[in-house]
Amino acid sequence: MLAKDFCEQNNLDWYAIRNCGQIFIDPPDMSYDQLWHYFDMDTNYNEIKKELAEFNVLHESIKAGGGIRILHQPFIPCVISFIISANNNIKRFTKTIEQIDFDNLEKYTQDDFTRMGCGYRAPYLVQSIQKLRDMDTQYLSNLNNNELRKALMTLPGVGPKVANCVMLFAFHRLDVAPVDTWINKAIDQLGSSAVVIMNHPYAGVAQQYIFYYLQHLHKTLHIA
DNA sequence: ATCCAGGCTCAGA
DNA sequence: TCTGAGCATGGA
Repeated sequence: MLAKDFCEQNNLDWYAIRNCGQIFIDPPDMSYDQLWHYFDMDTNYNEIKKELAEFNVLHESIKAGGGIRILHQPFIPCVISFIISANNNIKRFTKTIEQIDFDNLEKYTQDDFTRMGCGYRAPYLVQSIQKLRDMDTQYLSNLNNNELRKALMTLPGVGPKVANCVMLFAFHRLDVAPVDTWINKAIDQLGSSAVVIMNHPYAGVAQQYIFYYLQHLHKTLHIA
C-alpha cells in the first residue's frame, strides 16, 4: 500500500508530515499494519498538543502544524540522510538523497557519494555504513538518551544535532529536540520559555512545530 | 559575486 | 572542556 493512500484514508496531513523536520523517505511496499506503525497511529497527538499548549509562544506553531506526526523511520536511512543534511541546504540534499538506494548502501564507494553531491561528507558515509553493520538496533533501543546519543556519535559525520534527529525520528525519543539553525533563531524569540520547552517530555514534537512554522511558513514566530 | 545551508571534525588553548 | 577554522558544493 502506498503511504499517500494510507494518509488519505486516515485523514493525515501529508503535507505537514512531509515538510516538518523529518527527512521523508518513501517507505516501499508496506502493509497497512506497517504503515500504521510508521505513521505512529497509536500515539494521541491531540493529547500532546494539549500539553504543549501550556506554552503560549507555541500556539501559532501548533495551530499551523497540527497535522505533524513523528514517524518511525528506518534507522540506517535516517542516519545516512541526516549526515548528508549537515551544513547543507534542503533543496540540495533532497536531490542527493533521492538518488540513493538505501537497500544497497554497501555497494557505494566514496566516489559514488561524491558524484551524487555529498561533498566532504562522502568519506563519512562510507565509514559510517561500515560501522552501522555492527550496530544492533535492538541493543541501541534499550539505551537511555545519553547512552544512545554517545553511541550514535561514534559514527563519522554524526554530531549532537544529527544524533538527536536520529533519536527522535528513528528511536522515537519524543523528548529529544534537535537544535538546528532554525531553532537557534527561535530560541532568541522564545526567551525564557526556550529552556523549559527544550526539556519538556515532548520537546522533540514541539521542535517539529517550531521548525515547520519557521522554515516552511513564516520565517519568524510572530510572538506578540 | 558572495554568503549561506536542518554541522562536524580536528587542532590548539 | 571549550573555541574556531575549514570544509564541498549548489542555492539564493
